[in-house]
Amino acid sequence: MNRYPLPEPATRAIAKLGRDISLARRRRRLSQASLADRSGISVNTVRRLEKGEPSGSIEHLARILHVLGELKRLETLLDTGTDEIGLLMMDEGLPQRVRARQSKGAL
Amino acid sequence: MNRYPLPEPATRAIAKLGRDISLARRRRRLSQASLADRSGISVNTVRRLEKGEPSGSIEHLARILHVLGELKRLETLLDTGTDEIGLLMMDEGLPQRVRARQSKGAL
DNA sequence: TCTTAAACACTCTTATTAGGATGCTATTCT
DNA sequence: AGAATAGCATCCTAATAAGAGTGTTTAAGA
Repeated sequence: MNRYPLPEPATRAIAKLGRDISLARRRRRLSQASLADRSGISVNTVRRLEKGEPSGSIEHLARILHVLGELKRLETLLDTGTDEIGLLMMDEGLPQRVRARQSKGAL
Repeated sequence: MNRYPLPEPATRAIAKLGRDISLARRRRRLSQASLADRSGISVNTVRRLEKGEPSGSIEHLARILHVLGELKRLETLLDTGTDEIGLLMMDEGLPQRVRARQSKGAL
């Protein structure tokens, strides 16, 4: 299905995220079962996420973060952030569609 | 499958993330097809992510962020961050397993 | 203005994942 | 020290998502 294997840095990033979820959970004194239950997902899924398996869905991640009270972090994951106005202005000129440079092999 | 419907704030967070991915892509003058190709996933998947469908996988998100050069943001998503030392110390005492309070209905 | 193709909306099929066991290990807490 | 149970590993199956294809709309750019 996937043309490329998952790049190593991506693998590491996901693994780190998993460890941090585990940490955050334990800091709050929640068991995996409890977190799963509150998030409305199965224990297996929580475990796989904490273990760093890349297959988990964004929905499940969001559910967990919601329970942990850290949903904002997901929401602002790619938020270019602070300089709202400047960015808004900058983005007004952004194309809705991006055309390839008309050179032959443009990707 | 899911006991609870996806909480509204989670839905919004995912939608916001999708919009931000779209923005980041267009800022880099990449088409959906191009981003998909470079990420090793299908255009449909990119589209569904940008659209804010919660079903996408973390792996695909990571692949995209990798291509966009924003993987660090995923890696530090739940990173409690700056105060490394203090946190390390705090975490040394953390239990590996969390026992329920022995009152009957503990979740 | 007019052409090209980017983005969108579907549908269908196959591949993949989530969930539900079960058994095992080892950590907590009494 | 010993009992209770959290967390881990693995297997199986039903549920779900990813990919591929097709047609349509509409913005970009010549």
